[in-house]
Amino acid sequence: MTIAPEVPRLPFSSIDDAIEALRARGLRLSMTRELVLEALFAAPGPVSAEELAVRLALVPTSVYRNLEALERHGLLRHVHLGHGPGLYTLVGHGEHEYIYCPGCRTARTVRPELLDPVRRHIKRRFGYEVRFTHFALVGQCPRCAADAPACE
Amino acid sequence: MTIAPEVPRLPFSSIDDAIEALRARGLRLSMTRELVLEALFAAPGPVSAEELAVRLALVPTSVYRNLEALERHGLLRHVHLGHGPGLYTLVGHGEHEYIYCPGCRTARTVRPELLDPVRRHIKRRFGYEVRFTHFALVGQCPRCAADAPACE
DNA sequence: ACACAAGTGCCAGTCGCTTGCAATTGGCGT
DNA sequence: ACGCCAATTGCAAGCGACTGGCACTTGTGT
Repeated sequence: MTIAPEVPRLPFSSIDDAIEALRARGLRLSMTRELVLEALFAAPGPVSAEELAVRLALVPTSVYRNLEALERHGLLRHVHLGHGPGLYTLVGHGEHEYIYCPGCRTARTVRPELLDPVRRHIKRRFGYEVRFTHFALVGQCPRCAADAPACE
Repeated sequence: MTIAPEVPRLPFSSIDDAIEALRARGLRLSMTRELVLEALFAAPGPVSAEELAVRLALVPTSVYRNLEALERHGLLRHVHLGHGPGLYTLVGHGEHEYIYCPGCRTARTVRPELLDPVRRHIKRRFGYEVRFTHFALVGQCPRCAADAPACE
Protein backbone atom coordinates (compact mmCIF):
# COMPACT_ATOMS: atom_id res chain seq x y z
CA MET A 1 0.00 0.00 0.00
CA THR A 2 1.01 3.58 -0.43
CA ILE A 3 0.60 6.50 1.88
CA ALA A 4 -3.08 7.23 2.28
CA PRO A 5 -4.19 10.24 0.33
CA GLU A 6 -5.47 12.96 2.61
CA VAL A 7 -8.74 11.88 4.15
CA PRO A 8 -11.04 14.14 6.09
CA ARG A 9 -9.98 13.95 9.71
CA LEU A 10 -12.73 13.88 12.24
CA PRO A 11 -11.79 15.09 15.68
CA PHE A 12 -12.78 12.76 18.51
CA SER A 13 -12.56 13.58 22.14
CA SER A 14 -14.29 10.49 23.42
CA ILE A 15 -14.65 6.95 22.20
CA ASP A 16 -18.34 7.58 21.75
CA ASP A 17 -17.58 10.29 19.22
CA ALA A 18 -15.46 7.82 17.31
CA ILE A 19 -18.13 5.16 17.50
CA GLU A 20 -20.72 7.57 16.23
CA ALA A 21 -18.53 8.58 13.30
CA LEU A 22 -17.84 4.94 12.61
CA ARG A 23 -21.56 4.23 12.44
CA ALA A 24 -22.12 7.26 10.24
CA ARG A 25 -19.67 5.73 7.78
CA GLY A 26 -21.58 2.47 7.69
CA LEU A 27 -19.03 0.55 9.73
CA ARG A 28 -20.11 -1.91 12.37
CA LEU A 29 -19.00 -1.88 15.94
CA SER A 30 -17.65 -5.35 16.43
CA MET A 31 -16.04 -6.57 19.62
CA THR A 32 -12.57 -6.41 18.08
CA ARG A 33 -13.14 -2.96 16.72
CA GLU A 34 -14.28 -1.63 20.05
CA LEU A 35 -11.26 -3.08 21.79
CA VAL A 36 -8.94 -1.49 19.24
CA LEU A 37 -10.59 1.90 19.58
CA GLU A 38 -10.47 1.72 23.36
CA ALA A 39 -6.83 0.70 23.38
CA LEU A 40 -5.91 3.55 21.07
CA PHE A 41 -7.96 5.97 23.10
CA ALA A 42 -6.19 4.93 26.27
CA ALA A 43 -2.70 4.74 24.76
CA PRO A 44 -0.22 7.44 25.77
CA GLY A 45 1.33 7.43 22.32
CA PRO A 46 1.13 5.82 18.89
CA VAL A 47 0.88 2.04 18.90
CA SER A 48 1.80 -0.64 16.38
CA ALA A 49 -0.63 -3.24 15.10
CA GLU A 50 1.49 -5.99 16.55
CA GLU A 51 1.45 -4.38 19.98
CA LEU A 52 -2.32 -4.04 19.85
CA ALA A 53 -2.74 -7.65 18.83
CA VAL A 54 -0.63 -8.82 21.73
CA ARG A 55 -2.10 -6.50 24.34
CA LEU A 56 -5.66 -7.26 23.33
CA ALA A 57 -5.04 -10.94 22.66
CA LEU A 58 -6.40 -10.55 19.16
CA VAL A 59 -5.35 -12.24 15.98
CA PRO A 60 -3.00 -9.87 14.09
CA THR A 61 -4.87 -10.15 10.79
CA SER A 62 -7.99 -8.77 12.37
CA VAL A 63 -6.14 -5.90 13.97
CA TYR A 64 -4.49 -5.02 10.67
CA ARG A 65 -7.83 -5.11 8.91
CA ASN A 66 -9.51 -2.98 11.53
CA LEU A 67 -6.73 -0.43 11.52
CA GLU A 68 -6.86 -0.27 7.77
CA ALA A 69 -10.64 0.23 7.71
CA LEU A 70 -10.62 2.79 10.49
CA GLU A 71 -7.80 4.69 8.86
CA ARG A 72 -9.47 4.60 5.47
CA HIS A 73 -12.50 6.20 7.10
CA GLY A 74 -10.47 8.89 8.79
CA LEU A 75 -10.79 7.69 12.38
CA LEU A 76 -7.13 6.79 12.70
CA ARG A 77 -3.85 7.66 11.18
CA HIS A 78 -0.44 6.10 11.35
CA VAL A 79 3.05 7.51 11.43
CA HIS A 80 6.48 6.01 10.83
CA LEU A 81 9.30 6.97 13.10
CA GLY A 82 12.43 5.65 11.46
CA HIS A 83 12.16 2.21 9.90
CA GLY A 84 9.74 -0.09 11.59
CA PRO A 85 6.02 -0.67 11.76
CA GLY A 86 3.37 1.95 11.37
CA LEU A 87 2.26 3.43 14.66
CA TYR A 88 -1.42 4.24 15.00
CA THR A 89 -3.25 7.01 16.80
CA LEU A 90 -6.88 7.95 17.11
CA VAL A 91 -7.49 11.12 15.19
CA GLY A 92 -8.45 14.25 17.09
CA HIS A 93 -7.38 12.85 20.40
CA GLY A 94 -4.27 14.89 21.11
CA GLU A 95 -2.78 15.47 17.68
CA HIS A 96 0.96 15.39 17.49
CA GLU A 97 3.66 15.47 14.95
CA TYR A 98 6.98 13.85 15.71
CA ILE A 99 10.68 14.53 15.40
CA TYR A 100 12.68 11.35 15.48
CA CYS A 101 16.35 11.13 16.31
CA PRO A 102 18.05 8.16 14.65
CA GLY A 103 20.91 8.46 17.13
CA CYS A 104 18.96 7.65 20.26
CA ARG A 105 15.97 6.17 18.42
CA THR A 106 13.49 8.29 20.27
CA ALA A 107 10.88 10.70 19.07
CA ARG A 108 9.62 13.86 20.62
CA THR A 109 6.19 15.21 19.94
CA VAL A 110 5.59 18.61 18.47
CA ARG A 111 2.40 20.61 18.59
CA PRO A 112 1.26 20.73 14.97
CA GLU A 113 0.82 24.49 14.87
CA LEU A 114 4.49 24.94 15.66
CA LEU A 115 5.25 23.49 12.25
CA ASP A 116 2.81 25.75 10.42
CA PRO A 117 5.54 28.24 9.50
CA VAL A 118 7.45 25.40 7.88
CA ARG A 119 4.38 24.27 5.99
CA ARG A 120 3.72 27.82 4.82
CA HIS A 121 7.29 28.23 3.69
CA ILE A 122 7.21 25.05 1.65
CA LYS A 123 3.81 25.88 0.23
CA ARG A 124 5.09 29.27 -0.96
CA ARG A 125 8.34 27.92 -2.36
CA PHE A 126 7.19 24.65 -3.89
CA GLY A 127 3.41 24.70 -3.91
CA TYR A 128 3.16 21.50 -1.88
CA GLU A 129 0.95 21.13 1.17
CA VAL A 130 3.36 19.07 3.20
CA ARG A 131 2.45 17.25 6.34
CA PHE A 132 4.68 15.51 8.84
CA THR A 133 1.97 13.14 9.91
CA HIS A 134 3.04 10.14 7.90
CA PHE A 135 6.80 10.27 8.11
CA ALA A 136 8.21 11.86 11.18
CA LEU A 137 10.74 14.63 10.82
CA VAL A 138 14.15 13.00 11.13
CA GLY A 139 17.11 14.71 12.68
CA GLN A 140 19.81 14.58 15.26
CA CYS A 141 18.62 15.73 18.66
CA PRO A 142 20.71 18.23 20.66
CA ARG A 143 21.89 15.57 23.08
CA CYS A 144 23.14 13.27 20.32
CA ALA A 145 24.73 16.22 18.54
CA ALA A 146 26.68 16.94 21.73
CA ASP A 147 27.64 13.29 22.21
CA ALA A 148 28.85 12.80 18.65
CA PRO A 149 30.50 16.02 17.50
CA ALA A 150 32.17 13.99 14.75
CA CYS A 151 29.28 14.29 12.34
CA GLU A 152 29.94 16.48 9.31
CA MET B 1 17.71 -1.87 10.89
CA THR B 2 17.16 1.72 11.82
CA ILE B 3 17.95 4.87 9.97
CA ALA B 4 21.67 5.19 9.63
CA PRO B 5 23.17 7.71 11.99
CA GLU B 6 24.77 10.56 10.11
CA VAL B 7 27.88 9.31 8.36
CA PRO B 8 30.46 11.54 6.74
CA ARG B 9 29.38 12.02 3.17
CA LEU B 10 32.12 11.98 0.62
CA PRO B 11 31.38 13.79 -2.60
CA PHE B 12 32.13 11.80 -5.75
CA SER B 13 32.02 13.21 -9.21
CA SER B 14 33.33 10.15 -11.00
CA ILE B 15 33.24 6.43 -10.36
CA ASP B 16 36.97 6.50 -9.89
CA ASP B 17 36.56 8.86 -6.95
CA ALA B 18 34.13 6.43 -5.42
CA ILE B 19 36.42 3.48 -6.05
CA GLU B 20 39.32 5.31 -4.49
CA ALA B 21 37.27 6.14 -1.40
CA LEU B 22 36.11 2.56 -1.23
CA ARG B 23 39.70 1.33 -1.28
CA ALA B 24 40.66 3.88 1.35
CA ARG B 25 38.02 2.31 3.59
CA GLY B 26 39.47 -1.17 3.13
CA LEU B 27 36.68 -2.39 0.88
CA ARG B 28 37.45 -4.52 -2.12
CA LEU B 29 36.36 -3.76 -5.61
CA SER B 30 34.56 -6.91 -6.60
CA MET B 31 32.82 -7.41 -9.91
CA THR B 32 29.41 -7.02 -8.28
CA ARG B 33 30.46 -3.93 -6.41
CA GLU B 34 31.75 -2.26 -9.54
CA LEU B 35 28.55 -3.03 -11.42
CA VAL B 36 26.46 -1.57 -8.62
CA LEU B 37 28.53 1.60 -8.48
CA GLU B 38 28.40 2.03 -12.24
CA ALA B 39 24.66 1.49 -12.35
CA LEU B 40 24.11 4.05 -9.62
CA PHE B 41 26.45 6.47 -11.29
CA ALA B 42 24.57 6.15 -14.56
CA ALA B 43 21.09 6.18 -13.03
CA PRO B 44 18.98 9.30 -13.57
CA GLY B 45 17.42 8.97 -10.13
CA PRO B 46 17.41 6.85 -7.00
CA VAL B 47 17.18 3.10 -7.60
CA SER B 48 15.91 0.22 -5.50
CA ALA B 49 17.99 -2.83 -4.65
CA GLU B 50 15.54 -5.06 -6.48
CA GLU B 51 15.80 -2.95 -9.62
CA LEU B 52 19.58 -3.12 -9.50
CA ALA B 53 19.55 -6.86 -9.04
CA VAL B 54 17.31 -7.32 -12.06
CA ARG B 55 19.05 -4.83 -14.31
CA LEU B 56 22.49 -6.19 -13.49
CA ALA B 57 21.41 -9.84 -13.37
CA LEU B 58 22.78 -10.14 -9.86
CA VAL B 59 21.54 -12.14 -6.95
CA PRO B 60 19.50 -9.80 -4.67
CA THR B 61 21.33 -10.79 -1.50
CA SER B 62 24.59 -9.61 -2.91
CA VAL B 63 23.12 -6.32 -4.03
CA TYR B 64 21.59 -5.75 -0.60
CA ARG B 65 24.89 -6.53 1.04
CA ASN B 66 26.81 -4.24 -1.24
CA LEU B 67 24.39 -1.39 -0.81
CA GLU B 68 24.55 -1.83 2.94
CA ALA B 69 28.36 -1.83 3.00
CA LEU B 70 28.67 1.12 0.64
CA GLU B 71 26.09 3.09 2.59
CA ARG B 72 27.76 2.27 5.88
CA HIS B 73 30.96 3.70 4.48
CA GLY B 74 29.28 6.85 3.26
CA LEU B 75 29.45 6.20 -0.47
CA LEU B 76 25.71 5.81 -0.86
CA ARG B 77 22.55 6.85 0.82
CA HIS B 78 18.96 5.76 0.48
CA VAL B 79 15.68 7.57 0.68
CA HIS B 80 12.10 6.44 1.08
CA LEU B 81 9.41 8.09 -0.95
CA GLY B 82 6.14 6.90 0.52
CA HIS B 83 5.97 3.25 1.51
CA GLY B 84 8.11 0.93 -0.52
CA PRO B 85 11.71 -0.06 -0.87
CA GLY B 86 14.68 2.14 -0.12
CA LEU B 87 15.97 3.98 -3.16
CA TYR B 88 19.71 4.38 -3.43
CA THR B 89 21.88 7.14 -4.81
CA LEU B 90 25.60 7.65 -5.03
CA VAL B 91 26.61 10.39 -2.66
CA GLY B 92 27.97 13.63 -4.09
CA HIS B 93 26.71 12.89 -7.54
CA GLY B 94 23.91 15.42 -7.84
CA GLU B 95 22.49 15.66 -4.33
CA HIS B 96 18.75 16.01 -4.09
CA GLU B 97 16.05 16.02 -1.53
CA TYR B 98 12.57 14.94 -2.50
CA ILE B 99 8.98 15.99 -2.05
CA TYR B 100 6.63 13.10 -2.61
CA CYS B 101 2.96 13.45 -3.43
CA PRO B 102 0.91 10.46 -2.26
CA GLY B 103 -1.88 11.49 -4.60
CA CYS B 104 -0.02 10.98 -7.86
CA ARG B 105 2.75 8.88 -6.30
CA THR B 106 5.48 10.96 -7.83
CA ALA B 107 8.35 12.83 -6.29
CA ARG B 108 9.98 16.03 -7.33
CA THR B 109 13.55 16.84 -6.49
CA VAL B 110 14.54 19.88 -4.50
CA ARG B 111 17.95 21.50 -4.32
CA PRO B 112 19.05 20.92 -0.73
CA GLU B 113 19.92 24.55 -0.04
CA LEU B 114 16.33 25.52 -0.74
CA LEU B 115 15.37 23.67 2.42
CA ASP B 116 18.02 25.33 4.55
CA PRO B 117 15.59 27.94 5.87
CA VAL B 118 13.35 25.13 7.05
CA ARG B 119 16.25 23.37 8.71
CA ARG B 120 17.32 26.60 10.40
CA HIS B 121 13.80 27.24 11.62
CA ILE B 122 13.50 23.80 13.15
CA LYS B 123 16.97 24.00 14.64
CA ARG B 124 16.07 27.29 16.36
CA ARG B 125 12.67 26.10 17.54
CA PHE B 126 13.42 22.53 18.55
CA GLY B 127 17.19 22.15 18.54
CA TYR B 128 17.08 19.29 16.04
CA GLU B 129 19.26 19.14 12.94
CA VAL B 130 16.65 17.71 10.63
CA ARG B 131 17.38 16.30 7.23
CA PHE B 132 15.00 15.22 4.50
CA THR B 133 17.43 12.76 3.04
CA HIS B 134 16.01 9.63 4.57
CA PHE B 135 12.29 10.21 4.43
CA ALA B 136 11.08 12.43 1.67
CA LEU B 137 8.88 15.37 2.50
CA VAL B 138 5.32 14.23 1.95
CA GLY B 139 2.60 16.48 0.71
CA GLN B 140 -0.08 17.08 -1.83
CA CYS B 141 1.25 18.59 -5.02
CA PRO B 142 -0.50 21.60 -6.57
CA ARG B 143 -1.96 19.50 -9.36
CA CYS B 144 -3.50 16.97 -7.00
CA ALA B 145 -4.75 19.76 -4.76
CA ALA B 146 -6.56 21.20 -7.78
CA ASP B 147 -7.94 17.81 -8.83
CA ALA B 148 -9.25 16.92 -5.39
CA PRO B 149 -10.56 20.08 -3.77
CA ALA B 150 -12.47 17.89 -1.33
CA CYS B 151 -9.51 17.45 1.00
CA GLU B 152 -9.86 19.35 4.24
C1' DA C 1 -36.00 -13.07 14.95
C1' DC C 2 -34.17 -13.09 10.25
C1' DA C 3 -31.44 -12.10 6.39
C1' DC C 4 -27.31 -10.92 4.78
C1' DA C 5 -23.49 -8.00 4.32
C1' DA C 6 -19.80 -6.78 7.31
C1' DG C 7 -16.38 -8.75 10.01
C1' DT C 8 -13.53 -12.82 11.82
C1' DG C 9 -10.18 -16.66 12.17
C1' DC C 10 -7.08 -19.35 9.96
C1' DC C 11 -3.64 -20.21 6.70
C1' DA C 12 -0.92 -19.21 2.95
C1' DG C 13 1.51 -15.74 0.37
C1' DT C 14 4.17 -11.35 -0.58
C1' DC C 15 7.60 -7.80 -0.12
C1' DG C 16 11.80 -6.14 1.42
C1' DC C 17 15.26 -7.41 3.48
C1' DT C 18 18.76 -10.24 6.78
C1' DT C 19 21.47 -14.18 8.31
C1' DG C 20 24.22 -18.48 8.26
C1' DC C 21 27.44 -21.00 5.95
C1' DA C 22 30.34 -23.17 2.70
C1' DA C 23 32.61 -22.00 -1.63
C1' DT C 24 35.09 -18.31 -4.06
C1' DT C 25 38.06 -14.46 -5.05
C1' DG C 26 40.48 -9.87 -4.77
C1' DG C 27 44.58 -7.85 -3.47
C1' DC C 28 48.50 -7.74 -0.59
C1' DG C 29 53.17 -9.89 0.44
C1' DT C 30 56.89 -12.40 -1.56
C1' DA D 1 53.71 -15.34 -10.85
C1' DC D 2 52.00 -17.59 -6.65
C1' DG D 3 49.89 -18.12 -2.34
C1' DC D 4 47.39 -16.74 1.51
C1' DC D 5 43.38 -15.35 3.77
C1' DA D 6 40.02 -12.21 4.94
C1' DA D 7 36.50 -10.00 2.18
C1' DT D 8 32.82 -11.32 -0.78
C1' DT D 9 29.55 -14.32 -3.01
C1' DG D 10 25.67 -17.74 -3.82
C1' DC D 11 22.33 -20.37 -1.98
C1' DA D 12 18.81 -21.39 1.16
C1' DA D 13 16.36 -20.30 4.98
C1' DG D 14 14.34 -16.91 8.05
C1' DC D 15 12.01 -12.67 9.55
C1' DG D 16 8.99 -8.55 10.19
C1' DA D 17 5.13 -6.34 8.58
C1' DC D 18 1.60 -6.95 6.29
C1' DT D 19 -2.08 -8.77 2.53
C1' DG D 20 -5.42 -11.99 0.39
C1' DG D 21 -8.57 -16.02 0.01
C1' DC D 22 -12.18 -18.44 1.95
C1' DA D 23 -15.50 -20.52 4.83
C1' DC D 24 -17.60 -19.35 9.17
C1' DT D 25 -19.77 -15.99 12.46
C1' DT D 26 -22.07 -11.83 13.98
C1' DG D 27 -23.97 -7.03 14.04
C1' DT D 28 -27.84 -4.60 12.54
C1' DG D 29 -31.91 -2.71 9.74
C1' DT D 30 -36.45 -4.43 9.02
